[in-house]
Amino acid sequence: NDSSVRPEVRARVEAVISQTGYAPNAAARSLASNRTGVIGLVIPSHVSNLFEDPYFARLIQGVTLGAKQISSTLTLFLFESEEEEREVSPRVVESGFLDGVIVTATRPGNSLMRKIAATDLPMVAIGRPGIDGVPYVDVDNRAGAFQAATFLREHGYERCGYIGGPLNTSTGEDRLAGFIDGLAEFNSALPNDLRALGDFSEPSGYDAMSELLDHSPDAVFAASDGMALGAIRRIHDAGLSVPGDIAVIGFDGFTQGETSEPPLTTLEQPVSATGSKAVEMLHTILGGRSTPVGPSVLPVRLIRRESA
Amino acid sequence: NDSSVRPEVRARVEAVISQTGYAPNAAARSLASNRTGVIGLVIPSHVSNLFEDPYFARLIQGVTLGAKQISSTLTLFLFESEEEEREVSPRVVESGFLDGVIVTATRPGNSLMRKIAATDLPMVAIGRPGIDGVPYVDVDNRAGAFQAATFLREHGYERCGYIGGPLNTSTGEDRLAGFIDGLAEFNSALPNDLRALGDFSEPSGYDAMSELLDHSPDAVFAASDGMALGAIRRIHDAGLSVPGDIAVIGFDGFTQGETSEPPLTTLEQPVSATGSKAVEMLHTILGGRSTPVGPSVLPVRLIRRESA
DNA sequence: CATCAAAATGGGAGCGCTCTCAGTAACTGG
DNA sequence: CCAGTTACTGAGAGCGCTCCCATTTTGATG
Repeated sequence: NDSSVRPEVRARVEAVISQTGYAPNAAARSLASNRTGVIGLVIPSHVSNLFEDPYFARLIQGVTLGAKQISSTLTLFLFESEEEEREVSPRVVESGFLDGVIVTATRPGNSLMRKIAATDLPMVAIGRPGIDGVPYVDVDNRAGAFQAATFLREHGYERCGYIGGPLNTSTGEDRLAGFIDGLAEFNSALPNDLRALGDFSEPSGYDAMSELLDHSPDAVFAASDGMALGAIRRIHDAGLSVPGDIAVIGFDGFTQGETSEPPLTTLEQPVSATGSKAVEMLHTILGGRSTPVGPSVLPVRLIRRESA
Repeated sequence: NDSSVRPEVRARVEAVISQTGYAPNAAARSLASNRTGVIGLVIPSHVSNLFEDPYFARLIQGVTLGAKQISSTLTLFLFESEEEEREVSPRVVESGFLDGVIVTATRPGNSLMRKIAATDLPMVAIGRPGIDGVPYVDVDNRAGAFQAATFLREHGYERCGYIGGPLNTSTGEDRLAGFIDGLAEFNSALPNDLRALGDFSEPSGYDAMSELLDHSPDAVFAASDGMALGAIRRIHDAGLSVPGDIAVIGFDGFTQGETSEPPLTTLEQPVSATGSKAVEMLHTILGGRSTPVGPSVLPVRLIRRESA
């Protein structure tokens, strides 16, 4: 260990280490030090069907990066059902196997998160947790959606539709709120019939667009790139063009949008940075220098391509 | 622990457990039992840029599923560079932190894998490892590619091109070999100018298709759905139609291919099952019932849609 | 009821570290 | 050259389990 020893002693020790291939035993070390160097990333069941979304890949990359910087390892908890959540969580949470945990993509007030928050396992949420005292990282969904609305109105689109995510997610809530606020700046509202909900996936965007199509929007803001792409497909299937007949803006900034037809105008969110930031916050908490850790909100950026 | 105790004693113990909320300490348990209940999933650096590919999401889901069944937890090692591989691996491998490890997407003979194989950490590879004695799970890339060739030839395509993955991957090798074999059945060969390489990603498929276009193929088999989609985009950009002018077959069976324009004919591989199977094999090895674990090759299925 | 085998139970001895503490060596200034 | 510091060093007590073994209890049998 890094206690103070004379250089020559240190050299001798290190020589033996490399000769014998000694590596400290992780279990013994944790037992004695009460630290495991392991952080958990929890992905709750209600999004497991969306796990193929590039969002999670990027998030994992970000978390991995962050974990590496604090020389921790990452363990993944991917739940397929609420039952699994109930089963696994106590076993893991109480076992002292984790130094801390990052919970993502939660519905505000989610029961799993609430349960973890009730223990003394350090936790950071990704997205507004809707529970007091739980530190979190989020992207500025509201400002992004606001920007989308502003962009559309400034470019003369009059009938702006909205394809949102589930309203019991903070992302769904905030993007809707921001979009409504943005329209309000231009003294316009979001009529109910220009508003449809999906689950962030491509097919759900396609379906949502079908609903909107009956009410002839001239622009649509989708709360995810996937849904935006689905909407575009639906618009094309209706024999209309993008952006000629209907403009489309997405939200995410994923690479698919670069090569789609037409390339997607979208709000780029720093997903990987979100993950790293969450680890960083967790690390601060673990450090325990009693500085209360507040929420951290990362900015979002409009990328203008051709779909709007 | 599950030693034999009288039912009444067990009941009394369990009552105390639930009253006090006792949960065994993972570190102490591992220290004493020499088992951690943790398995690692290693994703080497040379594919980290492809991590957004749905392949990895599905693989992780499969591994998670398998891990759950043997009540283990999954830790993820996602390397961004070979340097990281060198740095992290000894620390983790030797520390006894893992019961075993699954290494994926390897180049045959990959140094990281070779290093792990040299230790006594139980390991299972995903994809042919090219190292003797390392058990592995793979999908039948060869048979799949063979099928693609057969399908194309049987439907009258004469000039079949190939867009492959990197040749230093087992997947790249096997799909090429299978395709050549398939063509050979029809007494035709794969000319060099109808053969281009990508890295499995969409843009690389686009670029590869640019090369092939000069040599007027009437069909193309791409070794991934991503590259197939890229190829289709390139073909469209050239003002040609799919499958009218050029037929395209992919390999993967991902959902993007269902909603692409045109829907993609492809070879579906059981990715999630591959992951579960790998865990299962690892479990058998850990069980130590000296039954040598051989490789396991999972079947692939042609899904006929409209692109060919 | 005595005898024996089988089932149930309790009591340590580690597992391989970290952390504290006492003790010793080295260094400083007067 | 000596006291007063400060830097090093070694020893030992846990951390909270599992696993083995000795002992006690129970049940079956003659």
